[in-house]
Amino acid sequence: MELSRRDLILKHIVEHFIKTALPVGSQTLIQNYELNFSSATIRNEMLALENAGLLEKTHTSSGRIPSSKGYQYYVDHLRNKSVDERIKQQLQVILSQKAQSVTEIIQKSSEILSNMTKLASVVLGPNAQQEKLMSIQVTPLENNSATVVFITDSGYVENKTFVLPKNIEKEALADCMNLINKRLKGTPVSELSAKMEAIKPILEDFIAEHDVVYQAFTQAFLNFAGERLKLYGKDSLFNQPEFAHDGDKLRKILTLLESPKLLNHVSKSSGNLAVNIGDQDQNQDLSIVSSKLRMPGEKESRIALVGPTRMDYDRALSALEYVTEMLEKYFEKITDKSKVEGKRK
Amino acid sequence: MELSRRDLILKHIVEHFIKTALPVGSQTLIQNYELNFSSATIRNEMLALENAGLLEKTHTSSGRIPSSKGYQYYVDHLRNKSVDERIKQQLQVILSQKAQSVTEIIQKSSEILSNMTKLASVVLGPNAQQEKLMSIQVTPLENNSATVVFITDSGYVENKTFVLPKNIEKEALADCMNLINKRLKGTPVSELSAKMEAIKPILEDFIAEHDVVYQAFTQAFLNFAGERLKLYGKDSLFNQPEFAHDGDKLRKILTLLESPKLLNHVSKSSGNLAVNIGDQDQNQDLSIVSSKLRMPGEKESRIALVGPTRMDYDRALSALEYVTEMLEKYFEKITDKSKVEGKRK
DNA sequence: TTTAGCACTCAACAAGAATGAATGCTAAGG
DNA sequence: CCTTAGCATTCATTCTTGTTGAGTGCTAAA
Repeated sequence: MELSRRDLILKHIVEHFIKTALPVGSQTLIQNYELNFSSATIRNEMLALENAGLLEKTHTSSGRIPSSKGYQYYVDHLRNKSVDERIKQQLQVILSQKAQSVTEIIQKSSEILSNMTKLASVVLGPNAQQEKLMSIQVTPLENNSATVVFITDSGYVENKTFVLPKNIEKEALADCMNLINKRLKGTPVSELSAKMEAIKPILEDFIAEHDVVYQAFTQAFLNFAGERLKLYGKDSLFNQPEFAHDGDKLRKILTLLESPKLLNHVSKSSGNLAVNIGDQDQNQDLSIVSSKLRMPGEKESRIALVGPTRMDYDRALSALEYVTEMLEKYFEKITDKSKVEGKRK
Repeated sequence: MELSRRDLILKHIVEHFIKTALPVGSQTLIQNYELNFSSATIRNEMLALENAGLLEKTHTSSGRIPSSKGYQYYVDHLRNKSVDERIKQQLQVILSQKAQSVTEIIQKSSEILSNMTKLASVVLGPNAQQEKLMSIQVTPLENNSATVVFITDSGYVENKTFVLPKNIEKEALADCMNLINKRLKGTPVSELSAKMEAIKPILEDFIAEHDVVYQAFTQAFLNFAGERLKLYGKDSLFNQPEFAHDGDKLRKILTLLESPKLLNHVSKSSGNLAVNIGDQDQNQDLSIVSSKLRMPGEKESRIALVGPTRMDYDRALSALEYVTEMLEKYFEKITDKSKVEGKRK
C-alpha cells in the first residue's frame, strides 16, 4: 500500500527523531530523505499534522517532534514490522538447549530482547497467588538451624532458614511439620496465611516453641506475595541521550523501574500487544510496550520493554511480537509431547 | 588528647568539605568554627598541609579539598567515633526478632546501615565454594517438569526446574536420583561439577535420557559459583551532589556496583576494618569502607559501605564498627546456646 | 610567631551579540 | 488549486565580555 504524502512525512519525522532525538525541520527532512517536493510544501504538511495533534513544537521556531498521539499513529499504521535477523538466530540458540524450565526460557528470551533493542525488559511472571503449594520440605542444618523449602505446582521455589531455639524437641518438631504438611499441601498461595492462622492453636498443643515455627512460616509466605517481576538491561537506559545528562530524571526512572508502579502499568495493560506511550502518570518520557505470553498450563505472563518515549517502536514491537510468537509455538510443542506421553500410558 | 593546631584545621576542613562538597577557604573556616587565629595563620597552615600532601586545590586560587592521603589521615587519627543512637535502636529491634536466619539478620543490618549512612551497602556472603551439599530433593510438578532443590550446610538454597523429555521412565529417574544423592551428599560445592562428571558414565547405564538429567544438574551447580553479593540502597548515591548532575559518572558507578569489580575490591581488602579511599583503578570518586564479620560455624563475610570519596567517614566507620561488633556478640550468644544443648544430649 | 594589608587569580554568573535552523505568510508560477 | 520561492521573524544555542567575590601568596609591622 502506498502511503499518502502526509503519512510519508510523518513516518520520516518519527523515524528521524527516533534516531537523532532532535526536533526535525523541513530542511533536514529534504537533506536526508528523497522527497520530491520543496521545504515549503513539507512545512505546510507539518502544519496540518500539527493541527491534527500528531506533531508538536518545542518552541515557536523549532522543528517538530512527534506527540504521543503521533507515535501511536505511527505504531498503528506506519511502522515497518521488520524483525532483526540476529534476534531470530539468538532465540533459536536458546530454544534448542536442553534441560531448561519454562521460566528460564522466558527469562533468557527477555535478555535477548533487552540486548537487541537496547531497552530495559521486564518479565511479569504469572501471579503466584493462583498457584498451589505442591511440597513443603524441612531440612535440618548445622548450627542448630533449619531450612524449609516450599515449591508450588509450577516450580516456583521459596525458602526460609531460621535458627531453632535451644530447647526444642526434635520429635515434636517433626510431628509439627507433618501436621503442617498435611494441612497446607494443595492450598493456593493466596490462602496460605489464613490457613496458617487457623492451624496456630493446634500447633500450640504440639510444641512449646510453637511461636518460632509459626513466625518462620508466615514470614516465608509473605515472600510469595511479592510479585514475580524480573528486570533486565536497565543499564541500556543510561545510554539514551534524553536521560544521560539529566541525573534527576535518570534517578526518577530507575526508582520507577524498581517500584511496584511499573508492575501496575504492565499488568494493567491488556491485549496481545499493548503500547503505552508517554504521559501516563507523571512520566512523560517513559514508554512501555508489552505483549501477553501464554504459558503451558493455562498460565499467562507478560513481557514488556521499557524505554524513552522516543524509542524505536518498530524495532521493539517487531522483536517483541516475534519472540512471544516463537515462544508460544515452542510451548505448544512441549505440551503436545506430554499429551503423547499421556496416551502411551 | 589535644589536637595540634594543624590537625585541628585539617579536621575542620575535612568535616566541612564532607558537609558542603565545596572547597574550603580560610575565611569560611573562621566563620563557621571558633578558631582563635586569623585567616592568614590558617592560610599558612593550609600551605603546610598542602605541602605534606594532605590537601589539594582545585585551581590556583580556590579553597582546599582533602586529598586521598588527607582522608586517610583523618580516618586514622582525627575522626570522632561517635555512633548514631538511631542505629543502636534499630539494630536492637532487628536482633530481638524471632525465627530469623543468620543471613537474614546480616542483610537487615546492612539495610539499616545503608539507610542511616545514606550510602550503598554491600554484603559479601561467605564463599559458597567452601560449603558442603547437605540435601538434594526432587519434586515432580505438573506439566511434565520437575524441580530439584539443593541445600548446603549453612542453609543456602539453590533450585533448578526443568522439563522432562516425553519418554522418560519414572522408575529409572528415581533410581538415578538415588544414585546422585548418595554420591553427592556431603560434597563441597567446589567439587560438585567434577563429581558429576565422574558419575556421568554410570548415569548412562541407568537411564536413556541421561543427558537431560546431567545438563540440569551441572547447570544448577553453575549457580553456586555465583558469589553471594547483596547490594542495598544504591539509590542513596543518586542524592550525592557529586553524582547527581553528571549522568555519565553516575552511569559508570552504577555499572561498577553491579559488576564483579566491586566484589574484588571488597573481598581483596583485609583486616577487621578496611578503608579504600579514591583512586583505585579508574574510580577516583568512589570510596569503599568494609569490615570483616565472623559468622557462626567458622564462616566469614564482609559488610561494606560504598559512597563518594567525600563520604562521612566518621559516621560510616563508626556505624559499621558498631554493627559488626554487635552482630558478632549476637552470634556468639546463639552459638553458646547450641553448645548448652549439645551438653544436654 | 602572628596578623593586617594588598595585589593577584580564577571560577561562576550575567548580560549582550552573533549565529543559524526553523517557522509562517504572501505572492507568483505550473 | 496546489506548489514553491522569497522574506521577515522567532528563538535556542553559542560566544564574548565584564563583574563579582572568595580565595590565595607575600610582605612588613606588631
